[in-house]
Amino acid sequence: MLYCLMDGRARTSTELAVVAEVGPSTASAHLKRLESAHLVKVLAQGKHRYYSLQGASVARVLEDLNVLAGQPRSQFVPNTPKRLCAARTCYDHMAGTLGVAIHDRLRELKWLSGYDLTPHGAKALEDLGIDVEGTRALRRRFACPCLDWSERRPHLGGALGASLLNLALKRNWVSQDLDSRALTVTPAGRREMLARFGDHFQNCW
Amino acid sequence: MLYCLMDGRARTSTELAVVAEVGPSTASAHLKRLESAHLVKVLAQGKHRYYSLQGASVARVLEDLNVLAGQPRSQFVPNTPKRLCAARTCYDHMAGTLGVAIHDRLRELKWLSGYDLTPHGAKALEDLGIDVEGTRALRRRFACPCLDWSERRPHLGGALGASLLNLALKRNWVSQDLDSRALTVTPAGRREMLARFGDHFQNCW
DNA sequence: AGAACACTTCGTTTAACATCGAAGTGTGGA
DNA sequence: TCCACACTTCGATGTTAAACGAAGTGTTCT
Repeated sequence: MLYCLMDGRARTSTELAVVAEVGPSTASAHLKRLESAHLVKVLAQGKHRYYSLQGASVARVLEDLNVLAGQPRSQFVPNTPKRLCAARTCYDHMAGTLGVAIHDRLRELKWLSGYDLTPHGAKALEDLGIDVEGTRALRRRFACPCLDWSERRPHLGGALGASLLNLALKRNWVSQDLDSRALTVTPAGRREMLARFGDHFQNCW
Repeated sequence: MLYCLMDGRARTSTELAVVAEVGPSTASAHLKRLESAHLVKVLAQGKHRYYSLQGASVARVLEDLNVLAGQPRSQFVPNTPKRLCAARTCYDHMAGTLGVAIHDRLRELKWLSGYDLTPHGAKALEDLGIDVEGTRALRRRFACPCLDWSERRPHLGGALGASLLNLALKRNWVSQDLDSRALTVTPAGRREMLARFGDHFQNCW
């Protein structure tokens, strides 16, 4: 489990159970122990609990132990984190640098105030092709902050967040990876989002 | 056991059993495992087997683990090794830098050839106050090389080595520690040995 | 040759631990 | 309001491993 987390990505206990080839309850008990030993930290996020390594000192010990064991397969840290930190799905909406940037930009543009759309924002999103009234009619929270485990800041969740992801997928701004929660921003998506949301997005791809 | 060995000193399995508060057989089994995992190395020396850490990488992992455990009690390495490496007893004779220096100097002075005294050497030692004939009469090996675990080179063992230690103690050239095998070279010992054996001994105190 | 010593190996017991399934908690979505 | 889901806690079970004592090996001193 610990070596799996060496790539910097946070994982749920269920994912780590699969990795370790044990039952969910066994993984839970083990992770609890790792947490009390300050080897991992946990971030509660809705019904998911994301586990990640507790600091660089843990990673260094793991590296050193690996060397000691005669397994010089280093290059752990620079594994997959970059793509996942840049853009990924969180349930049914966008997270990562991209998700946080959208969240912040919507507020800067005064499209979003608190966690509801302004009349101006509603109009703008309708123009983009989002069925705002239909989204509002869904029996789920319309919009809410969702804490991002890589950015440590909120991105946009709820029904509106889901609609935005659907839009981005429909317009081919982003494409979903088959093997992970990573999102790839397409060239068209780069162009469109830069034009519509400004240059805050340079760091997202 | 491993943290005990962090001071750089080699220890026997019996000593490590006391440290770990387990029986000799338990310690032996454990050390065998540590050895097969390349965490410790062993140096057979007569009926003693000296265990020590296998290289600096092991020490580094132990240091890091210690930090991780929230025990910032570092300063392991610079604990006692200097005094013990300089001069100590090995069974009943002198070892360490001092022991090796004496061994080498006796050969340079042609007092010792192979592992027997030359007529010249026998006379010189008699003049120093050693009963060479009496030593030779003891039912034990007269002189032999004894591998030094800190110097990795032989020092002088056997009955002659024991007689030399007795002489050094009687003349108050060295004094024995009560709590370890360390030997302290006295000011008088420094003066006498420099005068008699030359300046090869500068590093011994 | 024999005794003392350091250490290891073997075989047995006992305690600990990992693991699992079932039940419980809390959150989100229909 | 109910269900689905992710996850945790609890209790029972089976396997593992640590520890010891007794016996064996090899070395040193008498």
